[in-house]
Amino acid sequence: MKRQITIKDIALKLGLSTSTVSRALKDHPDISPKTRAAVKELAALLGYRPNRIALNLRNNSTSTIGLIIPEIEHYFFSAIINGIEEVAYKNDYSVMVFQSNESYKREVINTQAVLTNRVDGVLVSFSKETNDFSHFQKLIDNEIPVVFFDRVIDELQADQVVADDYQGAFLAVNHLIEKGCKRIAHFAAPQHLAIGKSRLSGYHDALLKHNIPFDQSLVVLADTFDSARKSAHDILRRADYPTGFFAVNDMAAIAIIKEAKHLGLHVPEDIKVVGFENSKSAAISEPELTTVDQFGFELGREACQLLLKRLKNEENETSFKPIKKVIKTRLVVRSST
Amino acid sequence: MKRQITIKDIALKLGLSTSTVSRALKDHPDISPKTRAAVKELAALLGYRPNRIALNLRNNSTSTIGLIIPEIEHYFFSAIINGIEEVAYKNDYSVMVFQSNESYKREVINTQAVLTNRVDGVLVSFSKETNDFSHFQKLIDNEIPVVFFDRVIDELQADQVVADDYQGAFLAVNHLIEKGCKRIAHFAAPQHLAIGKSRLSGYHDALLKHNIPFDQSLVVLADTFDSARKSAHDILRRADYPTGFFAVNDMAAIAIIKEAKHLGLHVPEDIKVVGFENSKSAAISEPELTTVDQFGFELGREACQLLLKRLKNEENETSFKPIKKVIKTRLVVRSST
DNA sequence: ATGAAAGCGCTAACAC
DNA sequence: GTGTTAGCGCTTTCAT
Repeated sequence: MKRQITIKDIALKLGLSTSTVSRALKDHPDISPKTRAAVKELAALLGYRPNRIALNLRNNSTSTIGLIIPEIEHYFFSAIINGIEEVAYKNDYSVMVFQSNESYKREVINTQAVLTNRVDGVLVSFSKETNDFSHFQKLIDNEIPVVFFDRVIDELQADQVVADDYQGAFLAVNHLIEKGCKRIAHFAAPQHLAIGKSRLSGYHDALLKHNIPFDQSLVVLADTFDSARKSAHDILRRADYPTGFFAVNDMAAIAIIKEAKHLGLHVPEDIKVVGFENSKSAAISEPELTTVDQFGFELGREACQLLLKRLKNEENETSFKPIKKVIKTRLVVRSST
Repeated sequence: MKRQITIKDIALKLGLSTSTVSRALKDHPDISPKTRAAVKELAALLGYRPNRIALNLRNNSTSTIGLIIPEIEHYFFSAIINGIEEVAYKNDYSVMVFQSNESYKREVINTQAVLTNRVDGVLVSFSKETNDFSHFQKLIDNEIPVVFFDRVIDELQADQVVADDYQGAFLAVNHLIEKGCKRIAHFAAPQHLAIGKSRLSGYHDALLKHNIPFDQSLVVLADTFDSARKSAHDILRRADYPTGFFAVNDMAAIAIIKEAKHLGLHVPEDIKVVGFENSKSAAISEPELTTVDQFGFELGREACQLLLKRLKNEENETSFKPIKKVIKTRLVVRSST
């Protein structure tokens, strides 16, 4: 990089001290209008831009937030990033992205990286593999504001932003029942994730409400396209295969539809399927997928706003009370049900 | 953030000078094994971590690269980010993400933001709106290494990494012809983008090779789902509608398929469609989409590697020769053709 | 209204 | 083998 113009350069050329230049640049009242104008003019002429790094060092703050996320290459997460970046941008914060790639080991390294980079705060959605949360606790112990989103855990004393998974699942299953399904399968996420638990619980309660017995054999762990396709294959070849399917995400739902068609079944005539996410793929699938909109963009915005609020109040923080923000979900009915 | 342990704390507790501590920490040969051990032990005990900001200021470098990208929420770009982050991570660089949201104005602000953040280098894929490239020229004038990827322009003296758009388009259209299509439409990207030009040109030359006359009325500007769906509607209602379609990206291709089905046409019997990207949606669409794989992940890796190479050679840079790297594409044949 | 000096955390040239 | 000092760019007390 070319040598950048500093405050010193301006001071030298104008025969002033650096402090005067510094003050002039930020409209300090003490500075005479004349010098102020001169300084500003020369600064503009030379293309001066304050050295953020020097400021960072002085202020012990970087105006940067760290984002630790499983994988970008997933519509829901990229929508979230979008929301985060939007809010960060408006508040003159920059975002550093660290992917865990669903690996616990990498996630631990990511938490070190955000510490090293001295970000002001961190947004986290942890990996599926993560069972031990001490690396996050270390962030919290360092008094770095952390907001967890989507993948959260109550054990940590930290803010959370989540979709209303329970409500979404309830809506989805209720819809399947109203469409006439008597036997409904659930393709679930791992149960150590809150989303796994909440969605299962919504499924469970919707059945209950309609006096449909809960059948454990209809709950399978399958939250990826491949695993869902395999499970769908198995379950659809049972003599008494279920006619309703509620999948924990859109990719799993689409896999079910694909496999059903592959086996000569028709959707929604023979089986009905609901997903969760409202990804672009949901609108593309054939038939188009009924799904629960998680509002990833809003979720990202809320998470970032919450974090920025914490950053602003950091000084006068007395007793910390974690905030849990729940984003309502919405059922998007399409032709798969 | 809690007050972090500094080198000074360690020096004080050990009755040493900060320089000794600094040297001990980085295994300087001058330091006696005893003090070295003592320093390291205490550092570990106190959880010392070097303050990157101070280092940044000293070295005038941040080990951070800036990424300016149209929108994350697009499979191709998120795949690219994935590749970029992978390489950056391995080389101890962090990535700051700035989205232009396809807005020229925002992109200009993004270039200022990367300057302000004193990133070591920048990776850019510019917005569709961008016609004036002086904001990028400013980066180059500041001697900040810039690598353009995917959306590139030859006028700027900078490295480029692109997919082999011409080859991909040629393969796609050649394939349609071999499958028996005589009249082939092209849904194109704006012609001020290199990808727009190259893909049109590959389309053109493939026709030529098979002695099919180029018909301007079969080339329409439509590179989004909505615009493509609209254009498909119009073109498919002509009496002499084309039987082959080559779209500049998968979403446009999928829109064509959707609209064809909507109009009662069958794919691939009545019309055949090829996309460009090999997104997840391509595998989901019904019928599954034949498309050109752009290898976004590899493209991102290559772009980042090229940038890092520039960063490493920065000192002994004499005459700058832009490098243009072309990533081969591959036709993925599925059931839409 | 302006300048001198100290300090943010770290390193390295220069003592001794 | 270890300490002293200066400096990266900026701000901010404390002089004057």
